Amino acid sequence: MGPIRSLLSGAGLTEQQWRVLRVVQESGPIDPTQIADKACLLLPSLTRILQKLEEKQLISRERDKEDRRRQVVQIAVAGEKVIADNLEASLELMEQTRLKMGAERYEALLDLLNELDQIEMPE
Amino acid sequence: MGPIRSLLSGAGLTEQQWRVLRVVQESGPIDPTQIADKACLLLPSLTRILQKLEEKQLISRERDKEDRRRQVVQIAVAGEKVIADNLEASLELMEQTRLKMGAERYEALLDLLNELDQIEMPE
DNA sequence: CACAAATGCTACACATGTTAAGTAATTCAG
DNA sequence: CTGAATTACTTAACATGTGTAGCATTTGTG
Repeated sequence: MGPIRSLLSGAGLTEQQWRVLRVVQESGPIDPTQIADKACLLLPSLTRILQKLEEKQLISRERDKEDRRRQVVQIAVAGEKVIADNLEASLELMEQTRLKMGAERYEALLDLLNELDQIEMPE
Repeated sequence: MGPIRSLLSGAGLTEQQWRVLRVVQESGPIDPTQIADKACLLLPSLTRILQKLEEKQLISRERDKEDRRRQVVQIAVAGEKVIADNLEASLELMEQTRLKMGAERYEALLDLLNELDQIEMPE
């Protein structure tokens, strides 16, 4: 992730802010609990990240009208722009890593990491 | 590392404090720069960790007499005891993970992670 | 020897993981 | 319907990673 962090720091974003922003953009209106699940974050961390993203006006939040404990998070115009400006370069960096390692070994690494994750956390 | 964190939290230590303590114990008198290298930590992080370990009296520090910019870090008696009390259980947990994954896949994972590390950081 | 550059650490600021509490809103049992 | 769980988040506290500065000590060079 090092190179990607460098890329994003130019946009004033951190790695996790970027991940959350992408999740929100890809999924459309979504609540924090689901974001945390998709981005593999705990709610306390997500709370702070959403606050930062809202300050930067990259996302908008409002209460759910059906269940006022919930929020609905949406990407804002500025957020769409940030993604448009960085997504391509970000994917390119990942692809480069994949090629440098060799596609097969890259996939094997991902598989083994998933397996490790399963083992450590049976539930 | 989850299970190991649980084990160590019982001893009032964090994962990195434990790693640093083990490096100091294994290497004998050593300076912070070498510790950071062996434990894969940056010096600012290590500075704080050494401060905590010194507060807990698990290590001792003194200036190097030849080069007063340097320090010499040594494990203290209480530190030896902490290691004696936890090393076996810690190694056991790692071995269990290795067996659960299968020794071959476990080694393969370590190899691939090293390879990834080499690629991302040519220097 | 004097001074600039390098070295070894430390101090700070900011972001996050993690655990434990706390709050508001909803659900459910009696 | 009312009080006890539960749910969805937020806050707080502590430890660490990371980048940037700063300080003291050494080294290298003229």
